[in-house]
Amino acid sequence: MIGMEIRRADMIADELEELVFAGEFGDGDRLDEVKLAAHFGVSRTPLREAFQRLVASGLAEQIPRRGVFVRQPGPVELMEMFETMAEIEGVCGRLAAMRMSDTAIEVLAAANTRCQQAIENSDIDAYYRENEVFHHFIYQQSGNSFLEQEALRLHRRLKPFRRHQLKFRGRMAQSMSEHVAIVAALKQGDPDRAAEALRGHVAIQGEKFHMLMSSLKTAAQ
Amino acid sequence: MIGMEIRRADMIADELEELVFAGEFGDGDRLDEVKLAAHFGVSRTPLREAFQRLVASGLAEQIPRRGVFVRQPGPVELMEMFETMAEIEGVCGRLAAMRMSDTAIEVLAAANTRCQQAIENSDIDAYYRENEVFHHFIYQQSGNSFLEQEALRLHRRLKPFRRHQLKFRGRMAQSMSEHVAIVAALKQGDPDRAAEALRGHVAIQGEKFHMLMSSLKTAAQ
DNA sequence: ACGGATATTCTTGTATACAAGAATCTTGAC
DNA sequence: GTCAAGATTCTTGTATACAAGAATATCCGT
Repeated sequence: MIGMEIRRADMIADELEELVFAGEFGDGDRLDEVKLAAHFGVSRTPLREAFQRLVASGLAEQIPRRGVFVRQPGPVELMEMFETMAEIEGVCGRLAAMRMSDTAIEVLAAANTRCQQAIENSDIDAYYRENEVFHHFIYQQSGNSFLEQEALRLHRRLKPFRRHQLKFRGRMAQSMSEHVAIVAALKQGDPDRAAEALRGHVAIQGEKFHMLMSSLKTAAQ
Repeated sequence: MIGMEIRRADMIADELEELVFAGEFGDGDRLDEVKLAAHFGVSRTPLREAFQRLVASGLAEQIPRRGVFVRQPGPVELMEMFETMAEIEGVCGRLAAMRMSDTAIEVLAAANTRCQQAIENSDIDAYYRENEVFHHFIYQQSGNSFLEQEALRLHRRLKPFRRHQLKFRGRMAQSMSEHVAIVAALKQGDPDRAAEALRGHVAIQGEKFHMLMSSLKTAAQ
């Protein structure tokens, strides 16, 4: 690797992203340049460069001459993001079904087995880790690294919420059976079934909740 | 609208984006801070903030202590982007098929008619304009504004290449018949057919070329 | 003349200084 | 006591100054 991130601006951007993800800032909170500069022990300059990164990735909004304000997704946007993630995973699955090699399928099955073992050991952290490996591997096997990057970006963005949500419902077992169906569809090279399985796996609550929200939103306009 | 973009950094970022899109910079070209500062008549500070935006949107790459270098997509990445666009449009179509109202279908059909008229008048610019309206409207009718934004982002990114490519092949007529099929599928509320039609419409060359490239790439590793 | 160590210059990254718009506070009229 | 106009303070946006790593040129030994 070249130039291993000596820039303080980048480190600060990473840290700010983490803080926003972790919910340390509420929606609409202003990111105070001087306070944060003091907090990080730097001048305003690198902070302002870091802000641009947050703004560009949609984590904050910049209003000229006013400042930058964090933007936490509300329930509607969150659901839209989950639906988009589900659709993108479905796409990855569709493409992967057409492109995965037999050995790649083996690798995926192995990741799934480790996932299963984590559940049997009640090792939640391991489950999350292996589940992530499973999904990232499917993105990669779409054979489209641009799509892969987009999927990773959204996956990362949703990470905090996914964790929160899965913990609530004890649906790890169901999740595993869905994984099995996904692997089977990929093994058979059935694009539509793989897409459907992945979409359903990620969508979770699915259409009803969305349509409810969506109708509320349009009614409110 | 609030604070109508007084920031020079933002104007510069926009202008730099345009320049990169227009191909004024080649792949790997370094964005010289002092030269560009002189060119825009500002100091390095706003330029550096603008750079962050380019880097965040993937138009440039920053190497610490070296500078920022523009990244033009090569043929492989370009094809990956087109494939991703095709898949995302397919997703938009799938969702729109389930969610569009009858009046929305009318609006879409009207846009399509204007598209057709533009062709009959051999008005290329009007065709591009109306074609864009047509596609943007489908994104919107996905009922998922997060997805809509993502689609718009990618559509915008591909704009220069699409224009270039469509001009070459005189396939406007074929494109129109595809539009008709898309509208028909949406009218019938058939998600799979709508998705398929849109995917095919955008994909253009499709799988063979991709697989060729993809195999070349993996072989080269 | 060639190669490598050193010196010089150039460029980036950060800090500070300054300008101007926004927000807040003060004051005065009613 | 309330409201508005003006004054004051605060914050952002930009310019400049300075520090340090990278690139380039110079010089020396062989």
